[in-house]
Amino acid sequence: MSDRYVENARVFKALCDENRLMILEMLQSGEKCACILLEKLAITQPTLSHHMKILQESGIVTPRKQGKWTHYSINENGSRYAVELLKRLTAVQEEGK
Amino acid sequence: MSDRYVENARVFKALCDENRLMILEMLQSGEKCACILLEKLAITQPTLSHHMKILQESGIVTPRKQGKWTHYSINENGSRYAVELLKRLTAVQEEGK
DNA sequence: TTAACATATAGATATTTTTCGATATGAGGT
DNA sequence: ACCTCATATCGAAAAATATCTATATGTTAA
Repeated sequence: MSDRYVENARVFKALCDENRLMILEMLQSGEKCACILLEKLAITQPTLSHHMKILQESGIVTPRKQGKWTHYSINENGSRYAVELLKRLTAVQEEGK
Repeated sequence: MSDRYVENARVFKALCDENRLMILEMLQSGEKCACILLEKLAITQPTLSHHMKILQESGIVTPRKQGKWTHYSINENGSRYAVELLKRLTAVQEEGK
């Protein structure tokens, strides 16, 4: 299995969990502290930490540490990359010339 | 867990497996028979059948039955929907007005 | 330095997903 | 009707992922 497929799948794996979609939705209104996200989700703190790591590794979310807190936000470059990747993967090639 | 998240996750789940990404790539050059896809992947026929079902259920791929064969192609509406969904999920809301 | 708090990591378990072999279904051809 | 071939479904096993509890790490404040 080529690394390229693994790399590309990583982006979509970040998006294929319901809790992570909820997190993304919360971040649409702007940067949020982990503690705020935790309040609104029916998961424990270590589970949130796990999800945030996956979102970061996909490039779609960026953390900002400030003292004890970590604030997360949607990374616009990472998001753009994901959209372009999806467009590219689903683009049907032109016939003929 | 709201159904909306389950529905949205379904689209990305279709894209988060390396074999399915390879299949999608093969379909970019046009409709392909299952038998052709099977030749190029290191999986068995039942496994391919499973992956094709997931791709169909996501709306990204459409089957066309012709006699004994099933030909698969990228569904442009389904793909457009997936791209728009991803854009929407990662869109950061405007501040202020 | 100690206490309190926010987040991360470790290790175990539960759940989901992928995969396979066996078999069913359905479409032609003889 | 029977046989062959392409695909789908079933049921079990393997692999990957999500989740938890317990604990570690790192930060701030007393």
